[in-house]
Amino acid sequence: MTQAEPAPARTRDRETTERLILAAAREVLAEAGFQGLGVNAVARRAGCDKQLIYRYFGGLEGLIDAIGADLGGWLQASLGQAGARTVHSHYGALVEDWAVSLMRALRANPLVQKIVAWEIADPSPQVRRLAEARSRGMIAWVARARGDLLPPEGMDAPAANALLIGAVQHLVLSAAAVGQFGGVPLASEADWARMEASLRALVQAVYPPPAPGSASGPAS
Amino acid sequence: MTQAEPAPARTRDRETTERLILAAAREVLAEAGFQGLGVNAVARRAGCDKQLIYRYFGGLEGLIDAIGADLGGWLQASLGQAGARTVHSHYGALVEDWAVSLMRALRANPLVQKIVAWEIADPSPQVRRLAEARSRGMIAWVARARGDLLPPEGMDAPAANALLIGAVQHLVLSAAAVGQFGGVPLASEADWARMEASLRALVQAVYPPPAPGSASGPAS
DNA sequence: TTTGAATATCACCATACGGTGACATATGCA
DNA sequence: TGCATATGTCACCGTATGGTGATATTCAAA
Repeated sequence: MTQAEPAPARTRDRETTERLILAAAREVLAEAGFQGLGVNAVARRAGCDKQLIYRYFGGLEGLIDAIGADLGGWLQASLGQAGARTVHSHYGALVEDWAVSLMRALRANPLVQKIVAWEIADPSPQVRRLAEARSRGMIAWVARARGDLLPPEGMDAPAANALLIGAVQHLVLSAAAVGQFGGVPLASEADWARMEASLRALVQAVYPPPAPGSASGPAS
Repeated sequence: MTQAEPAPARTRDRETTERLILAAAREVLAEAGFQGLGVNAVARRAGCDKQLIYRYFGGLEGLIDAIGADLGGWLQASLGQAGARTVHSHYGALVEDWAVSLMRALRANPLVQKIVAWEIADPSPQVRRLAEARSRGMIAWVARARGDLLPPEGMDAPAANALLIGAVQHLVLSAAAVGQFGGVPLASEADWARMEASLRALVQAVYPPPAPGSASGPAS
């Protein structure tokens, strides 16, 4: 075995290598969390030299930015099907479907879980950029999905929605970390069904269906 | 200047030194987050040798445990005044005051913010212990503050409360990290007043006051 | 074919970390 | 007073990290 050849001399294709590094970074982030996200770890995982990370991405910062660039796409993809599919009778119904969809999507995506956790745990400048990108994407999606549905009069919908989103995110994050929250188990599918029911009830209580003949319907 | 004296020879008082180290650990955690919480950093801040951390606390693990030991006390102190002070007419009123109190208390305590963030961001065994201690303290407090008030029939109160607590925690954490959440600014006192109002409305919607003559009052 | 740039790898540096053994010094007891 | 022990300090090790300069290899154009 003449494996003493100094190096197999990789694919020699910059684009491919860049994609490899990006994929490795996502994997490291999803598995080891941002604690373990470093130049060395990513390079090890990608099977290439860390020097390439500096050359192609300008170090960790650029790499993180590159990860963030894909995030908007994920939001559109995983939430898009929830809002636009069905027509909702009133604003509350939209929020309800939307909150549940967000919970499911977030639950299914460990990478985004880690990023959301990162945002609130380590407010470094780079993370701030990630957070802003995600926030903008979310707001845009909401505006688009809302269509011509209007929230009930005299109601602070942005604030209420912020509370709802926060609840969903925190529960999913806590579940991923410790498998429960506030004494409520969050592991089995049944546990989550319970939470979904409670979430739906919560949204319905906040945004009660308009009385028949009321003016809260779709704005023509 | 004969500052060549090898060492000022510290106070030579173990108890004091231990308290010094603990205080330093809390400060480091509150300021630098758990990323910067290490033996070296704490020793530097405490102005003593890191060896003492190993001798007196058994390393970082023991130090973290020691920090956690105080947490129960904080919960009692900062939440106790909210529940026991006034008598609530029904379960929802209790939850309402309680949620607002939790929001204020958490907002005023960066250390606990960091710990909560830690719990969901880095599920290491040590952090798990912290989380469990906090969770137990919270549950105990709730049970004690509830007294003889019962949640409405046919309602999954634990799940609903988990959602409410999650919302509060996530909002405060996000505010501390990036000063906003979901496009809603969370910096000025007015911003928080707005969120408190929305939170109160949310709780009231979930736990509506019982109709007069109903059976949901205090259980005699 | 020769030459030059792009690609990939290696070796190395300074730094910081967690951890440990050996040493100095004050305190308190006999 | 003398001595054991608790307390505090220092020096050092192995390892990992972020970061950089120099070197090999491939490819493509001249």
